[in-house]
Amino acid sequence: MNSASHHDNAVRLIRECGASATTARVQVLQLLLAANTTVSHQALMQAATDEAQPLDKVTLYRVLDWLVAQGLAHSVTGQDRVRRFGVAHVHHGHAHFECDACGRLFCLADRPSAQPRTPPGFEARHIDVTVHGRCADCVQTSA
Amino acid sequence: MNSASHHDNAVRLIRECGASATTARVQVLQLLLAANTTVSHQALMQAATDEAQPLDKVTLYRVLDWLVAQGLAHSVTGQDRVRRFGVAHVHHGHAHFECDACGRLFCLADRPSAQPRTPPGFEARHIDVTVHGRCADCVQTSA
DNA sequence: GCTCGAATGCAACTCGGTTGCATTCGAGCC
DNA sequence: GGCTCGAATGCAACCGAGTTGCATTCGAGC
Repeated sequence: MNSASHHDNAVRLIRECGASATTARVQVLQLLLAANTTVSHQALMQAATDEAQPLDKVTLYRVLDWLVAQGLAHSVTGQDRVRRFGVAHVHHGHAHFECDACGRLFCLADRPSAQPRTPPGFEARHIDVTVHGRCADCVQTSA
Repeated sequence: MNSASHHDNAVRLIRECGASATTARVQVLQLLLAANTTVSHQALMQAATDEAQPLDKVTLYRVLDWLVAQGLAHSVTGQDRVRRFGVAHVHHGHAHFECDACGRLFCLADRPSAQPRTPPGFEARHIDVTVHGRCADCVQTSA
């Protein structure tokens, strides 16, 4: 998918929420759509700057929060205490892979199996499966 | 188990690592042994202050890092970006329960089932299963 | 009791993230 | 096309978790 159709897609998705498609929202969602892994706040700032459309960090945080609230994006907090964001279209009930070397998060196709038993009185909402290890890039660079 | 035996236990565990059982290390490990869930850095500081043995926050961080390095403790980063610590004796390969309301982390007895497939080139080290929801305390207070 | 390396305490700092507030934008209206 | 008003944005100052550097203190072996 090319950049132009990411743009159109982004505008459409935002419009479908009944909100105005501001430049910042479109830009951020476009970047998320173009990424195939989850992206950190910092990386998004850098990407926006590289495109000669720098974003204020506060605006970025607010846009991301808004996207998450609309269900268009999801956020995951890695072991490095950094939140990473991705598009949400396939986010329900699948597993993640977190690279311990670079911190990136990938989505795995497999659905987790039955959830473990919880103690009495506990209310389970959803289950989160994360495989830790090293991603292909980091395995290769260290070899 | 009472407080005195937690103390002896802590001293013994530290000695077994071939390190000197300093007051700070014993105190922190004792607090971890006494806790039945994972404990945040802040909570440990508070607990130390309550015992009239206040700890410097840097010392606490260093002791915790040391305990983790020795394999006596483990740390988990919650969605609130706060690391929580617990004793490590039963930490291998089991699932966790994270309360979305109070942020506390509990250990579940069940072992996770088979791990999902990883993409080619990826190197899986271990799998981390976390059930999200609300703990018994939070379910009760909201009811 | 003495010595020396390890542990501790303090201060200053980094970094991800948030809050308050003034300014700008954009969509609906005339 | 211009006008209005609430929502979105940008800036600055702030917060809290965690880290670093360095001087001081502790504690275990002698």
